[in-house]
Amino acid sequence: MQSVGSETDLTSVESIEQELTLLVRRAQKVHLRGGPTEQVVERAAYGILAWLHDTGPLRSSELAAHFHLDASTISRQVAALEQAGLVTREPDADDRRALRLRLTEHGRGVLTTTRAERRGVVRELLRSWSPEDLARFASLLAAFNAGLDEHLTGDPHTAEGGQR
Amino acid sequence: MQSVGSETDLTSVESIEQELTLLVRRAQKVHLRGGPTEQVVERAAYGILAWLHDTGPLRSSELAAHFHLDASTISRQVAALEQAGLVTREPDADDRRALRLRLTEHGRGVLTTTRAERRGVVRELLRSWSPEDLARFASLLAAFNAGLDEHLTGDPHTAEGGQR
DNA sequence: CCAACTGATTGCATGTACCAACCATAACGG
DNA sequence: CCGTTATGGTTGGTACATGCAATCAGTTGG
Repeated sequence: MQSVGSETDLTSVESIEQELTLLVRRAQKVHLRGGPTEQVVERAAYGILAWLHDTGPLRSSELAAHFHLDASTISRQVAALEQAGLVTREPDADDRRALRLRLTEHGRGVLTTTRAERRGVVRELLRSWSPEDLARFASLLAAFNAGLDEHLTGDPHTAEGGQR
Repeated sequence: MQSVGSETDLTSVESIEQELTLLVRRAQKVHLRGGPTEQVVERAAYGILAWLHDTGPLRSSELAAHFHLDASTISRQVAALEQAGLVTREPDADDRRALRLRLTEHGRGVLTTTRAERRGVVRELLRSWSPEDLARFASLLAAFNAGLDEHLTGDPHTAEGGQR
């Protein structure tokens, strides 16, 4: 706890690591189910729905790449989504092995509702923040995510934390 | 997508909600297993180890409250930790139903190693950030966590995001 | 001493995720 | 044209994380 400080702004890094650990653990509770329709959108499904909505029809493999998840995980979640009538799996003309996933009208509606609820909670949580802090937090978060994405994409574990 | 903007800095809030969703999903991959000793500390266990280390002997119930998790979840994780020889469960003198959880020497060592690895990854991820951004991110993250904690503690779902 | 409460564990169900095995279609190279 | 290998997806099996309900043990207050 004394000889570790060496490279960067250690104190902030330590703090960030700590807060992130807690955040990831606790944020999962802000699950947001129900809605007017009592539709339940699983936490995982929400992300898929949102990404599909924001970027148009995609293949499973593209979703897997985006979330850095195994194809099988996506496959099951998409199956559930289709089961619930939120997305359709239409065969891809270019490649008959592939499927294009597309939001249904219903899916779009459910996403809109769920998203509004989640944003509501976030807005409520950040009620007292200044616009500058909000903007800063948004952009730092985005930057962090971008770095994380890169980290997960590029190297499996080349990072070399340090000690060894 | 047009009539939603009303209360606060909607754009930042939207962005934060989005990034948070992605972060929570992806951050779990930065799992960090193995170490020199090839000790594997589960994601969930790490948080317990760290909190125990930083705040001294605690009861299960106190851990549960800190993480906002069910007592049963903590119970199982602690059992695993004890199994692995990382913590001890000693009877509490004041109340013979309760147990005081304490890190073992081994537990302390494993925590130190694992924590160093995780901090290493975070440091690596934030390598190019300015000290100011690091400090800002740390404090915004802490503030967000505090708000989240409050949200989870106080009301189950009194928040009232808005639409309904 | 009994009732109500509280700390913790256990049984059961669900969600999320990985890996390995598999099936179908594609893309190549004879 | 076929094999062979590669790619898109699904399914089986497994592990971990978590919650709720039931249970047990010890505490507290009539």
